[in-house]
Amino acid sequence: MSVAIKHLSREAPVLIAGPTASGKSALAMALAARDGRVIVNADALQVYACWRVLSARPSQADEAALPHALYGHVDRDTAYSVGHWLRELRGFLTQKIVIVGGTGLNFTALTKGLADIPETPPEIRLQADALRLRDGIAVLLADLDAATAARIDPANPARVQRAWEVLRATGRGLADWQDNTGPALLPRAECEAVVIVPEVAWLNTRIDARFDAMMAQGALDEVRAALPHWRANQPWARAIGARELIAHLRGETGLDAAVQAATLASRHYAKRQRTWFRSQMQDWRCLTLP
RNA sequence: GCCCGGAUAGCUCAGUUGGUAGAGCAGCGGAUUGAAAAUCCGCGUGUCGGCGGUUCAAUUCCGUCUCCGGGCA
Repeated sequence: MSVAIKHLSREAPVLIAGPTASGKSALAMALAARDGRVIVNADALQVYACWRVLSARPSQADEAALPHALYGHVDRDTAYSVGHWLRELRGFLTQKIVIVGGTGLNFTALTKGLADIPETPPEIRLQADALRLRDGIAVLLADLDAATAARIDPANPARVQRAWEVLRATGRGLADWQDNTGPALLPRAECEAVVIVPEVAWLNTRIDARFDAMMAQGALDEVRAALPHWRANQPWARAIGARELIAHLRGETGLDAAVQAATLASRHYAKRQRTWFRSQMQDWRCLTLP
């Protein structure tokens, strides 16, 4: 791993992507220590204050040792998305930074651009939820402009609903917004970008070991603290392991079954990450592990 | 030792009134422009436990052996 950072610029921003449990944070720490960089989070779940253990956020000791940003700074009930992340990130681009995380969408938005769509009001979301639950996504799909309808996956409720919300909130189709996407905040050419590509069996072993470590560090207590606020469809509640451990705390499953379900979900997630990285980050440097 | 039930995909099983088989899960591949740790799409050749018999044809019927359950001794 230390060999890998030798070839990286000491000045330019560095991006580190990799699947869950691949050792991204350690690599970022090494680089930050070498160059005096701020470590900036690019992970969608590590922003939530309620999940330090469960989201594998850097420990308090790590955060004390080196400057970290955009970790654990979002409250459970605060709306947060790629757009918020990009706007927050902008403020750090004048410093020496290493941006690290597993959320492919964040990196793509950063290096390839993101349409400048205004936030959709919560009531539009509620309206869409109600409509979708009552009449199904076909009704939302039927409302869309032709260009957007032709572009999105009609079988994907999340995508259809998003498109519907954008049209409803802005009066413009999602396709139109996307066609007018501005320049990227940090194009690939202006940074060093590394994607960690671990051997699958090796990663699976690490995923299992890491969840055991999380349990030893009090993951169950963290989830227990979230139990009174639990709403399964909230973004913070999608942390892998949360749903599974909640089910155990409610007496619906045994602990072993919950742990197995959580590690399986992590492997599924890692697979999706691999697919994203393969297709969207072809011009990144690959770091093959072990 | 005897009796009964099982043996089919990595796992759990369905099925074939005889014409070489299919679900769920796992796994693999893909999509991805503000919920992304989300959401969605696609992919099933496997000595149908071994060996013999009957048959034009056996994974299916018959015999036998092996293994795994359960029961009786």
